[in-house]
Amino acid sequence: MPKQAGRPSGRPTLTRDRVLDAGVAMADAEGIGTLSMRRLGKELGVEGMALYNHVKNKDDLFEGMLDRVAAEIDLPATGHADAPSVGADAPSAGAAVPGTGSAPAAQSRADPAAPRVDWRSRARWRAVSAHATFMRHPWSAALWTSSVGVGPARMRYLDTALRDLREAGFADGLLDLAFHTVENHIVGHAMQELGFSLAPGEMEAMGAELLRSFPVEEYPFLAEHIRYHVEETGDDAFEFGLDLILDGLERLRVTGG
Amino acid sequence: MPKQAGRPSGRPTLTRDRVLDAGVAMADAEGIGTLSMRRLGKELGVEGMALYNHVKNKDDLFEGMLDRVAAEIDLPATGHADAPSVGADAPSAGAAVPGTGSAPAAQSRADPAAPRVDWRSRARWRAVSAHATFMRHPWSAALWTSSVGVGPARMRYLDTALRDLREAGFADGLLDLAFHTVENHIVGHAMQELGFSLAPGEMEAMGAELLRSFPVEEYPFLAEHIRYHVEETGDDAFEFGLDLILDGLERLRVTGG
DNA sequence: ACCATAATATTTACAGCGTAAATATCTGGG
DNA sequence: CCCAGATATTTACGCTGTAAATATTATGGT
Repeated sequence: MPKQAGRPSGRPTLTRDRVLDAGVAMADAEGIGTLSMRRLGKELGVEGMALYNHVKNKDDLFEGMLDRVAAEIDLPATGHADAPSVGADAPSAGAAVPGTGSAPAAQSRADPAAPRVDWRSRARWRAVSAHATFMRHPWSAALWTSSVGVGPARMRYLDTALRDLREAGFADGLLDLAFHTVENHIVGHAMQELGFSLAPGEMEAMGAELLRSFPVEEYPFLAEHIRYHVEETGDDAFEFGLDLILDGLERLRVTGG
Repeated sequence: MPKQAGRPSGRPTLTRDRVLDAGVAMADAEGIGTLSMRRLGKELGVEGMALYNHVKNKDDLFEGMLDRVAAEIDLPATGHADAPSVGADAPSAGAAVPGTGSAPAAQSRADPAAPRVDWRSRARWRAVSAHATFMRHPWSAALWTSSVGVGPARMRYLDTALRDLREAGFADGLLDLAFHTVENHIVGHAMQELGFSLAPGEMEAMGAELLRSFPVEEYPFLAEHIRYHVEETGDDAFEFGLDLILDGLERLRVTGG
Protein backbone atom coordinates (compact mmCIF):
# COMPACT_ATOMS: atom_id res chain seq x y z
CA MET A 1 0.00 0.00 0.00
CA PRO A 2 1.89 3.00 -1.25
CA LYS A 3 1.53 6.27 0.51
CA GLN A 4 -0.87 8.72 -1.04
CA ALA A 5 0.84 11.13 -3.38
CA GLY A 6 0.19 14.84 -3.50
CA ARG A 7 0.13 17.55 -0.93
CA PRO A 8 -1.14 16.29 2.39
CA SER A 9 -4.08 17.88 4.20
CA GLY A 10 -3.82 19.85 7.39
CA ARG A 11 -1.37 22.56 8.26
CA PRO A 12 1.95 22.08 6.49
CA THR A 13 3.77 19.44 8.43
CA LEU A 14 7.19 20.10 6.93
CA THR A 15 9.09 23.37 7.15
CA ARG A 16 12.69 24.36 6.60
CA ASP A 17 13.08 24.81 10.32
CA ARG A 18 11.87 21.31 11.06
CA VAL A 19 14.17 19.90 8.41
CA LEU A 20 17.19 21.73 9.80
CA ASP A 21 16.36 20.78 13.36
CA ALA A 22 16.01 17.14 12.43
CA GLY A 23 19.25 17.35 10.49
CA VAL A 24 21.13 18.71 13.48
CA ALA A 25 19.60 16.10 15.75
CA MET A 26 20.45 13.28 13.39
CA ALA A 27 24.00 14.50 12.86
CA ASP A 28 24.47 14.85 16.61
CA ALA A 29 23.22 11.33 17.16
CA GLU A 30 24.83 9.37 14.36
CA GLY A 31 27.39 11.62 12.74
CA ILE A 32 27.13 13.50 9.51
CA GLY A 33 28.64 10.73 7.43
CA THR A 34 25.63 8.47 7.62
CA LEU A 35 23.08 11.25 7.21
CA SER A 36 21.28 10.81 3.92
CA MET A 37 18.28 12.60 2.47
CA ARG A 38 16.21 9.44 2.53
CA ARG A 39 17.05 8.64 6.12
CA LEU A 40 16.42 12.20 7.23
CA GLY A 41 13.09 12.11 5.43
CA LYS A 42 12.15 8.89 7.17
CA GLU A 43 12.94 10.53 10.51
CA LEU A 44 10.41 13.21 9.58
CA GLY A 45 7.83 10.73 8.35
CA VAL A 46 8.28 11.70 4.74
CA GLU A 47 10.01 10.54 1.59
CA GLY A 48 13.51 11.80 0.93
CA MET A 49 12.52 13.87 -2.04
CA ALA A 50 10.07 15.88 0.01
CA LEU A 51 12.99 17.63 1.65
CA TYR A 52 13.87 19.30 -1.61
CA ASN A 53 10.86 21.55 -1.23
CA HIS A 54 12.54 23.19 1.75
CA VAL A 55 16.22 22.79 0.94
CA LYS A 56 17.97 23.38 -2.36
CA ASN A 57 20.22 20.36 -2.08
CA LYS A 58 22.37 18.60 0.47
CA ASP A 59 24.93 21.39 0.63
CA ASP A 60 22.15 23.83 1.36
CA LEU A 61 20.94 21.53 4.10
CA PHE A 62 24.44 21.47 5.58
CA GLU A 63 24.73 25.22 5.34
CA GLY A 64 21.46 25.65 7.19
CA MET A 65 22.44 23.14 9.86
CA LEU A 66 25.80 24.82 10.35
CA ASP A 67 24.26 28.25 10.68
CA ARG A 68 21.88 26.93 13.30
CA VAL A 69 24.86 25.70 15.25
CA ALA A 70 26.71 28.97 14.70
CA ALA A 71 23.75 30.78 16.25
CA GLU A 72 24.40 28.84 19.47
CA ILE A 73 27.76 30.51 19.95
CA ASP A 74 27.45 33.06 22.72
CA LEU A 75 28.62 36.46 21.57
CA PRO A 76 29.44 38.92 24.32
CA ALA A 77 27.67 42.20 23.75
CA THR A 78 25.85 41.23 20.65
CA GLY A 79 24.98 44.26 18.62
CA HIS A 80 24.26 47.35 20.65
CA ALA A 81 23.16 45.64 23.79
CA ASP A 82 24.91 45.94 27.09
CA ALA A 83 28.41 44.69 27.20
CA PRO A 84 28.83 41.55 29.26
CA SER A 85 32.50 42.30 29.66
CA VAL A 86 33.90 41.79 33.07
CA GLY A 87 33.98 44.94 35.10
CA ALA A 88 36.81 46.99 36.49
CA ASP A 89 37.48 44.31 39.05
CA ALA A 90 38.26 41.93 36.26
CA PRO A 91 41.27 39.89 37.18
CA SER A 92 44.04 39.14 34.75
CA ALA A 93 41.68 38.45 31.93
CA GLY A 94 42.29 34.81 32.55
CA ALA A 95 38.87 33.45 33.09
CA ALA A 96 36.11 34.82 30.98
CA VAL A 97 33.92 31.84 30.41
CA PRO A 98 30.42 31.67 29.00
CA GLY A 99 28.68 29.82 31.73
CA THR A 100 25.81 27.45 31.78
CA GLY A 101 23.89 29.37 34.36
CA SER A 102 24.24 32.98 35.29
CA ALA A 103 24.78 35.72 32.80
CA PRO A 104 28.10 37.45 33.08
CA ALA A 105 28.30 40.66 35.00
CA ALA A 106 26.82 43.27 32.74
CA GLN A 107 28.04 46.77 32.71
CA SER A 108 26.45 49.76 31.12
CA ARG A 109 27.33 50.51 27.57
CA ALA A 110 30.89 51.62 27.18
CA ASP A 111 31.58 55.21 26.33
CA PRO A 112 33.08 55.22 22.85
CA ALA A 113 35.65 57.77 23.97
CA ALA A 114 36.55 55.82 27.06
CA PRO A 115 39.33 53.27 27.13
CA ARG A 116 38.48 50.37 24.95
CA VAL A 117 36.44 47.55 26.34
CA ASP A 118 38.26 44.53 27.54
CA TRP A 119 38.87 42.90 24.18
CA ARG A 120 40.76 40.03 25.73
CA SER A 121 37.99 38.70 27.91
CA ARG A 122 35.51 39.25 25.11
CA ALA A 123 37.61 37.27 22.65
CA ARG A 124 38.13 34.62 25.30
CA TRP A 125 34.43 34.38 25.98
CA ARG A 126 33.60 33.97 22.35
CA ALA A 127 36.34 31.42 21.76
CA VAL A 128 35.33 29.29 24.73
CA SER A 129 31.72 29.35 23.64
CA ALA A 130 32.62 28.45 20.07
CA HIS A 131 34.74 25.59 21.35
CA ALA A 132 31.91 24.30 23.53
CA THR A 133 29.55 24.51 20.58
CA PHE A 134 31.88 22.48 18.38
CA MET A 135 32.11 19.85 21.09
CA ARG A 136 28.33 19.74 21.42
CA HIS A 137 27.98 19.19 17.66
CA PRO A 138 31.03 17.18 16.70
CA TRP A 139 30.24 17.26 12.99
CA SER A 140 30.11 21.03 12.79
CA ALA A 141 33.81 21.83 12.95
CA ALA A 142 34.56 19.97 9.74
CA LEU A 143 31.67 21.76 8.05
CA TRP A 144 32.92 25.10 9.37
CA THR A 145 36.19 24.71 7.50
CA SER A 146 34.61 23.26 4.39
CA SER A 147 33.41 25.53 1.65
CA VAL A 148 29.71 25.49 2.43
CA GLY A 149 28.17 28.92 2.26
CA VAL A 150 28.36 31.31 5.18
CA GLY A 151 24.98 32.02 6.74
CA PRO A 152 23.90 35.06 8.75
CA ALA A 153 24.79 33.61 12.15
CA ARG A 154 28.34 32.90 11.05
CA MET A 155 28.56 36.37 9.55
CA ARG A 156 27.48 37.89 12.80
CA TYR A 157 30.06 35.83 14.66
CA LEU A 158 32.84 36.92 12.35
CA ASP A 159 31.74 40.53 12.31
CA THR A 160 31.65 40.91 16.07
CA ALA A 161 34.98 39.17 16.46
CA LEU A 162 36.56 41.56 13.99
CA ARG A 163 34.84 44.56 15.51
CA ASP A 164 36.13 43.77 18.99
CA LEU A 165 39.68 43.61 17.71
CA ARG A 166 39.28 46.83 15.79
CA GLU A 167 37.84 48.66 18.76
CA ALA A 168 40.65 47.36 20.90
CA GLY A 169 43.00 49.31 18.74
CA PHE A 170 44.50 46.65 16.51
CA ALA A 171 45.72 48.16 13.27
CA ASP A 172 45.04 46.61 9.88
CA GLY A 173 47.81 44.08 9.53
CA LEU A 174 47.98 42.97 13.12
CA LEU A 175 44.21 42.79 13.34
CA ASP A 176 44.07 40.27 10.53
CA LEU A 177 46.88 38.18 11.96
CA ALA A 178 45.34 38.22 15.42
CA PHE A 179 41.93 37.25 14.12
CA HIS A 180 43.19 34.30 12.12
CA THR A 181 45.48 33.06 14.84
CA VAL A 182 42.60 32.82 17.30
CA GLU A 183 40.27 31.25 14.76
CA ASN A 184 42.93 28.74 13.77
CA HIS A 185 43.29 27.67 17.36
CA ILE A 186 39.56 27.18 17.83
CA VAL A 187 39.13 25.17 14.67
CA GLY A 188 42.39 23.28 15.00
CA HIS A 189 41.70 22.17 18.52
CA ALA A 190 38.17 21.10 17.68
CA MET A 191 39.24 19.04 14.71
CA GLN A 192 42.11 17.36 16.52
CA GLU A 193 40.04 16.54 19.56
CA LEU A 194 37.12 15.27 17.51
CA GLY A 195 39.36 13.08 15.40
CA PHE A 196 40.15 11.13 18.53
CA SER A 197 36.66 11.42 19.95
CA LEU A 198 35.74 8.58 22.21
CA ALA A 199 33.19 7.87 24.84
CA PRO A 200 34.21 8.54 28.44
CA GLY A 201 36.07 5.59 29.89
CA GLU A 202 36.93 4.37 26.43
CA MET A 203 40.37 5.91 26.65
CA GLU A 204 41.93 3.08 28.67
CA ALA A 205 40.95 0.42 26.20
CA MET A 206 41.95 2.61 23.29
CA GLY A 207 45.32 3.43 24.80
CA ALA A 208 46.06 -0.15 25.70
CA GLU A 209 45.14 -1.36 22.24
CA LEU A 210 47.24 1.34 20.62
CA LEU A 211 50.26 0.50 22.74
CA ARG A 212 49.85 -3.16 21.87
CA SER A 213 49.56 -2.51 18.16
CA PHE A 214 52.74 -0.58 17.51
CA PRO A 215 56.47 -0.84 18.17
CA VAL A 216 56.70 0.98 21.48
CA GLU A 217 60.48 0.90 21.59
CA GLU A 218 60.63 2.52 18.18
CA TYR A 219 58.43 5.44 19.19
CA PRO A 220 59.04 5.77 22.93
CA PHE A 221 57.91 9.37 23.22
CA LEU A 222 54.72 8.70 21.35
CA ALA A 223 54.10 5.73 23.61
CA GLU A 224 54.68 7.93 26.63
CA HIS A 225 52.27 10.47 25.20
CA ILE A 226 49.56 7.87 24.80
CA ARG A 227 50.11 6.61 28.33
CA TYR A 228 49.86 10.17 29.56
CA HIS A 229 46.53 10.70 27.86
CA VAL A 230 45.07 7.56 29.31
CA GLU A 231 45.19 9.26 32.68
CA GLU A 232 45.00 12.92 31.81
CA THR A 233 41.92 14.17 30.01
CA GLY A 234 43.58 17.24 28.59
CA ASP A 235 40.48 19.30 29.15
CA ASP A 236 42.55 22.37 29.85
CA ALA A 237 44.50 22.22 26.59
CA PHE A 238 42.13 24.48 24.71
CA GLU A 239 42.16 27.28 27.22
CA PHE A 240 45.89 26.96 27.72
CA GLY A 241 46.62 27.57 24.06
CA LEU A 242 43.98 30.25 23.88
CA ASP A 243 45.50 32.20 26.77
CA LEU A 244 48.95 31.74 25.32
CA ILE A 245 47.78 33.33 22.08
CA LEU A 246 45.75 36.10 23.70
CA ASP A 247 48.63 37.01 25.99
CA GLY A 248 50.97 37.25 23.05
CA LEU A 249 48.51 39.36 21.10
CA GLU A 250 47.98 41.76 23.97
CA ARG A 251 51.72 42.20 24.23
CA LEU A 252 51.89 43.07 20.56
CA ARG A 253 48.91 45.36 20.79
CA VAL A 254 50.41 47.60 23.44
CA THR A 255 53.77 47.74 21.68
CA GLY A 256 52.04 48.56 18.43
CA GLY A 257 52.90 45.29 16.75
CA MET B 1 34.78 -6.29 -26.34
CA PRO B 2 35.26 -7.08 -22.67
CA LYS B 3 38.72 -7.12 -21.25
CA GLN B 4 40.20 -10.53 -20.68
CA ALA B 5 39.63 -11.76 -17.17
CA GLY B 6 42.27 -13.39 -15.03
CA ARG B 7 45.75 -12.45 -14.05
CA PRO B 8 47.53 -10.57 -16.81
CA SER B 9 50.84 -11.72 -18.21
CA GLY B 10 54.12 -9.91 -17.73
CA ARG B 11 55.58 -8.55 -14.55
CA PRO B 12 52.85 -7.51 -12.10
CA THR B 13 51.66 -4.15 -13.31
CA LEU B 14 49.87 -3.17 -10.11
CA THR B 15 51.48 -2.74 -6.71
CA ARG B 16 50.41 -1.04 -3.51
CA ASP B 17 52.96 1.67 -4.14
CA ARG B 18 51.57 2.40 -7.59
CA VAL B 19 48.04 2.50 -6.20
CA LEU B 20 49.00 4.92 -3.43
CA ASP B 21 50.99 7.13 -5.79
CA ALA B 22 48.12 7.31 -8.22
CA GLY B 23 45.75 8.04 -5.35
CA VAL B 24 47.88 10.93 -4.17
CA ALA B 25 48.19 12.26 -7.70
CA MET B 26 44.47 12.02 -8.34
CA ALA B 27 43.58 13.64 -5.02
CA ASP B 28 46.06 16.42 -5.69
CA ALA B 29 44.58 17.02 -9.10
CA GLU B 30 40.85 16.72 -8.50
CA GLY B 31 40.30 16.64 -4.78
CA ILE B 32 39.58 13.68 -2.60
CA GLY B 33 35.82 14.04 -2.83
CA THR B 34 35.61 12.85 -6.41
CA LEU B 35 38.17 10.08 -6.00
CA SER B 36 36.44 6.74 -6.39
CA MET B 37 37.83 3.25 -6.64
CA ARG B 38 36.52 2.86 -10.18
CA ARG B 39 38.01 6.15 -11.34
CA LEU B 40 41.33 5.45 -9.66
CA GLY B 41 41.36 2.04 -11.29
CA LYS B 42 40.71 3.56 -14.69
CA GLU B 43 43.66 5.92 -14.13
CA LEU B 44 45.79 2.83 -13.63
CA GLY B 45 44.34 1.02 -16.63
CA VAL B 46 42.49 -1.48 -14.50
CA GLU B 47 39.01 -2.18 -13.15
CA GLY B 48 38.12 -0.70 -9.78
CA MET B 49 37.94 -4.03 -8.02
CA ALA B 50 41.54 -4.82 -8.92
CA LEU B 51 42.65 -2.27 -6.34
CA TYR B 52 41.31 -4.44 -3.55
CA ASN B 53 44.20 -6.83 -4.07
CA HIS B 54 46.56 -4.15 -2.81
CA VAL B 55 44.38 -2.17 -0.46
CA LYS B 56 41.97 -3.48 2.17
CA ASN B 57 39.29 -0.90 1.45
CA LYS B 58 38.95 2.79 0.79
CA ASP B 59 39.92 3.78 4.32
CA ASP B 60 43.07 1.74 3.97
CA LEU B 61 43.78 3.52 0.71
CA PHE B 62 43.36 6.86 2.46
CA GLU B 63 45.59 5.79 5.31
CA GLY B 64 48.29 4.79 2.89
CA MET B 65 47.98 8.00 0.92
CA LEU B 66 48.12 10.08 4.10
CA ASP B 67 51.19 8.29 5.38
CA ARG B 68 52.94 8.89 2.08
CA VAL B 69 52.23 12.58 2.50
CA ALA B 70 53.35 12.47 6.13
CA ALA B 71 56.67 11.05 4.96
CA GLU B 72 57.21 14.25 2.98
CA ILE B 73 57.36 16.32 6.15
CA ASP B 74 60.94 17.22 6.83
CA LEU B 75 62.02 16.26 10.31
CA PRO B 76 65.10 18.15 11.42
CA ALA B 77 66.33 15.37 13.68
CA THR B 78 66.46 12.58 11.19
CA GLY B 79 67.14 15.08 8.48
CA HIS B 80 67.57 14.13 4.96
CA ALA B 81 70.31 16.44 3.86
CA ASP B 82 67.91 18.80 2.14
CA ALA B 83 65.94 21.66 3.49
CA PRO B 84 62.15 21.41 3.33
CA SER B 85 61.31 20.94 -0.29
CA VAL B 86 60.02 24.46 -0.67
CA GLY B 87 63.60 25.44 -0.21
CA ALA B 88 63.45 29.17 -0.58
CA ASP B 89 61.59 29.81 2.63
CA ALA B 90 63.71 27.68 4.87
CA PRO B 91 62.72 28.85 8.31
CA SER B 92 65.15 31.04 10.08
CA ALA B 93 65.55 30.00 13.64
CA GLY B 94 64.91 33.06 15.68
CA ALA B 95 63.44 35.56 13.30
CA ALA B 96 60.05 35.61 14.83
CA VAL B 97 57.84 38.33 13.52
CA PRO B 98 56.30 38.89 16.91
CA GLY B 99 58.45 39.25 19.94
CA THR B 100 61.73 39.96 18.30
CA GLY B 101 62.41 42.54 20.97
CA SER B 102 61.96 40.67 24.18
CA ALA B 103 62.52 37.19 22.90
CA PRO B 104 65.59 35.71 24.49
CA ALA B 105 68.34 34.74 22.19
CA ALA B 106 67.39 34.80 18.57
CA GLN B 107 69.74 32.06 17.56
CA SER B 108 71.47 32.79 14.32
CA ARG B 109 71.88 29.15 13.43
CA ALA B 110 69.25 27.61 11.14
CA ASP B 111 70.98 24.32 10.64
CA PRO B 112 68.42 21.55 11.06
CA ALA B 113 71.06 19.34 12.61
CA ALA B 114 71.62 21.87 15.33
CA PRO B 115 72.12 20.80 18.92
CA ARG B 116 69.12 19.25 20.57
CA VAL B 117 68.60 22.12 22.92
CA ASP B 118 67.47 24.45 20.19
CA TRP B 119 64.00 23.10 20.43
CA ARG B 120 62.42 26.26 19.09
CA SER B 121 64.01 26.29 15.66
CA ARG B 122 63.51 22.56 15.39
CA ALA B 123 59.83 22.85 16.17
CA ARG B 124 59.58 25.77 13.80
CA TRP B 125 61.28 23.87 11.04
CA ARG B 126 59.00 20.92 11.42
CA ALA B 127 55.87 23.06 11.60
CA VAL B 128 56.77 25.05 8.51
CA SER B 129 57.49 21.86 6.62
CA ALA B 130 54.23 20.27 7.75
CA HIS B 131 52.35 23.38 6.72
CA ALA B 132 53.95 23.38 3.28
CA THR B 133 53.09 19.71 2.92
CA PHE B 134 49.44 20.32 3.74
CA MET B 135 49.35 23.09 1.18
CA ARG B 136 50.94 20.86 -1.44
CA HIS B 137 48.29 18.18 -0.81
CA PRO B 138 45.15 20.14 0.09
CA TRP B 139 43.12 17.02 0.86
CA SER B 140 45.54 15.70 3.46
CA ALA B 141 44.76 18.04 6.35
CA ALA B 142 41.17 16.85 6.60
CA LEU B 143 42.39 13.26 6.53
CA TRP B 144 44.98 14.03 9.21
CA THR B 145 42.27 15.01 11.67
CA SER B 146 39.91 12.25 10.66
CA SER B 147 40.11 8.91 12.36
CA VAL B 148 41.99 7.02 9.70
CA GLY B 149 44.74 4.87 11.13
CA VAL B 150 48.13 6.32 11.96
CA GLY B 151 50.87 4.97 9.75
CA PRO B 152 54.60 4.76 10.51
CA ALA B 153 55.51 8.11 8.95
CA ARG B 154 52.98 9.90 11.10
CA MET B 155 54.22 8.03 14.14
CA ARG B 156 57.75 9.12 13.40
CA TYR B 157 56.60 12.70 13.01
CA LEU B 158 54.78 12.66 16.34
CA ASP B 159 57.56 10.86 18.16
CA THR B 160 60.28 13.27 17.10
CA ALA B 161 58.11 16.27 17.89
CA LEU B 162 57.51 14.95 21.39
CA ARG B 163 61.13 13.98 21.85
CA ASP B 164 62.36 17.46 20.96
CA LEU B 165 60.10 19.00 23.56
CA ARG B 166 61.15 16.49 26.18
CA GLU B 167 64.82 17.04 25.53
CA ALA B 168 64.28 20.78 25.69
CA GLY B 169 63.27 20.29 29.28
CA PHE B 170 59.50 20.53 29.14
CA ALA B 171 57.94 18.68 32.05
CA ASP B 172 55.01 16.33 31.68
CA GLY B 173 52.04 18.66 31.84
CA LEU B 174 53.55 21.55 29.96
CA LEU B 175 55.00 19.25 27.34
CA ASP B 176 51.58 17.94 26.48
CA LEU B 177 50.04 21.39 26.34
CA ALA B 178 52.88 22.73 24.22
CA PHE B 179 52.68 19.84 21.80
CA HIS B 180 48.95 20.14 21.24
CA THR B 181 49.01 23.90 20.93
CA VAL B 182 51.53 23.75 18.12
CA GLU B 183 49.74 20.89 16.37
CA ASN B 184 46.42 22.69 16.67
CA HIS B 185 47.88 25.70 14.97
CA ILE B 186 49.28 23.70 12.09
CA VAL B 187 46.08 21.81 11.49
CA GLY B 188 43.78 24.74 12.15
CA HIS B 189 45.58 27.03 9.78
CA ALA B 190 45.67 24.40 7.05
CA MET B 191 41.97 23.66 7.31
CA GLN B 192 40.92 27.29 7.40
CA GLU B 193 43.11 28.24 4.49
CA LEU B 194 42.07 25.25 2.42
CA GLY B 195 38.40 25.89 3.06
CA PHE B 196 38.80 29.11 1.14
CA SER B 197 41.21 27.69 -1.36
CA LEU B 198 41.13 29.46 -4.66
CA ALA B 199 43.32 29.78 -7.67
CA PRO B 200 45.67 32.76 -7.74
CA GLY B 201 43.92 35.83 -9.06
CA GLU B 202 40.56 34.36 -8.19
CA MET B 203 40.42 36.38 -5.01
CA GLU B 204 39.23 39.60 -6.62
CA ALA B 205 36.22 38.02 -8.27
CA MET B 206 35.45 36.03 -5.13
CA GLY B 207 35.69 39.07 -2.90
CA ALA B 208 33.60 41.23 -5.18
CA GLU B 209 30.94 38.58 -5.44
CA LEU B 210 30.90 38.08 -1.69
CA LEU B 211 30.55 41.79 -1.05
CA ARG B 212 27.70 41.96 -3.53
CA SER B 213 25.87 39.04 -2.03
CA PHE B 214 25.53 40.16 1.57
CA PRO B 215 24.37 43.17 3.56
CA VAL B 216 27.62 45.09 3.84
CA GLU B 217 26.21 47.69 6.20
CA GLU B 218 25.05 44.97 8.54
CA TYR B 219 28.49 43.39 8.78
CA PRO B 220 30.87 46.27 8.16
CA PHE B 221 33.88 44.69 9.82
CA LEU B 222 33.44 41.46 7.92
CA ALA B 223 33.14 43.46 4.72
CA GLU B 224 36.32 45.29 5.59
CA HIS B 225 38.02 41.99 6.27
CA ILE B 226 37.05 40.65 2.87
CA ARG B 227 38.25 43.80 1.18
CA TYR B 228 41.52 43.47 3.06
CA HIS B 229 42.04 39.93 1.85
CA VAL B 230 41.42 40.86 -1.75
CA GLU B 231 44.68 42.77 -1.63
CA GLU B 232 46.64 40.99 1.07
CA THR B 233 47.49 37.36 0.56
CA GLY B 234 48.01 36.59 4.23
CA ASP B 235 50.92 34.32 3.44
CA ASP B 236 52.64 35.32 6.64
CA ALA B 237 49.72 34.41 8.90
CA PHE B 238 50.92 30.89 9.56
CA GLU B 239 54.39 31.85 10.69
CA PHE B 240 53.07 34.78 12.69
CA GLY B 241 50.85 32.55 14.80
CA LEU B 242 53.52 29.90 15.01
CA ASP B 243 56.09 32.34 16.38
CA LEU B 244 53.55 33.79 18.75
CA ILE B 245 52.97 30.34 20.18
CA LEU B 246 56.62 29.31 20.25
CA ASP B 247 57.60 32.55 21.98
CA GLY B 248 54.97 32.01 24.62
CA LEU B 249 56.05 28.42 25.15
CA GLU B 250 59.69 29.37 25.50
CA ARG B 251 58.72 31.90 28.15
CA LEU B 252 56.84 29.23 30.05
CA ARG B 253 59.67 26.77 29.66
CA VAL B 254 62.27 28.98 31.26
CA THR B 255 59.96 29.93 34.12
CA GLY B 256 59.08 26.30 34.65
CA GLY B 257 55.48 26.64 33.50
C1' DA C 1 -18.49 29.83 -4.65
C1' DC C 2 -15.42 28.63 -8.30
C1' DC C 3 -11.35 28.03 -10.72
C1' DA C 4 -6.48 28.72 -12.00
C1' DT C 5 -2.23 28.55 -9.94
C1' DA C 6 1.17 27.65 -6.65
C1' DA C 7 2.88 24.65 -3.14
C1' DT C 8 3.92 20.18 -1.48
C1' DA C 9 4.47 15.27 -1.46
C1' DT C 10 5.22 10.84 -3.90
C1' DT C 11 6.95 7.93 -7.56
C1' DT C 12 10.07 6.60 -10.81
C1' DA C 13 14.50 6.72 -12.85
C1' DC C 14 19.52 7.28 -13.52
C1' DA C 15 24.27 7.34 -12.85
C1' DG C 16 27.49 6.61 -9.54
C1' DC C 17 29.29 4.72 -5.10
C1' DG C 18 31.89 0.82 -1.94
C1' DT C 19 32.53 -3.78 -1.92
C1' DA C 20 31.18 -9.05 -1.45
C1' DA C 21 31.28 -13.18 -4.28
C1' DA C 22 32.21 -15.87 -8.17
C1' DT C 23 35.11 -16.66 -12.03
C1' DA C 24 39.09 -16.73 -15.09
C1' DT C 25 43.84 -16.46 -15.84
C1' DC C 26 48.75 -16.29 -14.88
C1' DT C 27 53.01 -17.20 -11.83
C1' DG C 28 56.05 -19.66 -8.84
C1' DG C 29 57.34 -23.73 -5.91
C1' DG C 30 57.24 -28.77 -4.97
C1' DC D 1 54.33 -31.05 -14.56
C1' DC D 2 50.90 -29.68 -11.70
C1' DC D 3 48.71 -27.43 -8.26
C1' DA D 4 48.20 -23.60 -4.99
C1' DG D 5 48.10 -18.82 -4.53
C1' DA D 6 48.07 -14.28 -6.49
C1' DT D 7 45.82 -11.16 -9.50
C1' DA D 8 42.32 -9.32 -12.53
C1' DT D 9 37.51 -9.16 -14.28
C1' DT D 10 32.56 -9.71 -13.97
C1' DT D 11 28.41 -9.49 -11.81
C1' DA D 12 25.45 -8.10 -8.23
C1' DC D 13 23.50 -5.65 -4.09
C1' DG D 14 22.10 -1.92 -1.51
C1' DC D 15 23.03 2.62 -0.96
C1' DT D 16 23.63 7.62 -2.50
C1' DG D 17 22.01 12.59 -4.51
C1' DT D 18 18.76 14.44 -7.31
C1' DA D 19 16.13 15.38 -12.02
C1' DA D 20 11.53 14.72 -13.93
C1' DA D 21 6.86 13.52 -13.96
C1' DT D 22 2.70 13.06 -11.39
C1' DA D 23 -0.88 13.62 -7.92
C1' DT D 24 -2.98 16.07 -4.42
C1' DT D 25 -4.19 20.12 -1.61
C1' DA D 26 -4.12 25.16 -0.26
C1' DT D 27 -4.66 29.74 -1.76
C1' DG D 28 -5.84 34.18 -4.08
C1' DG D 29 -8.68 36.51 -7.58
C1' DT D 30 -12.98 37.10 -9.48
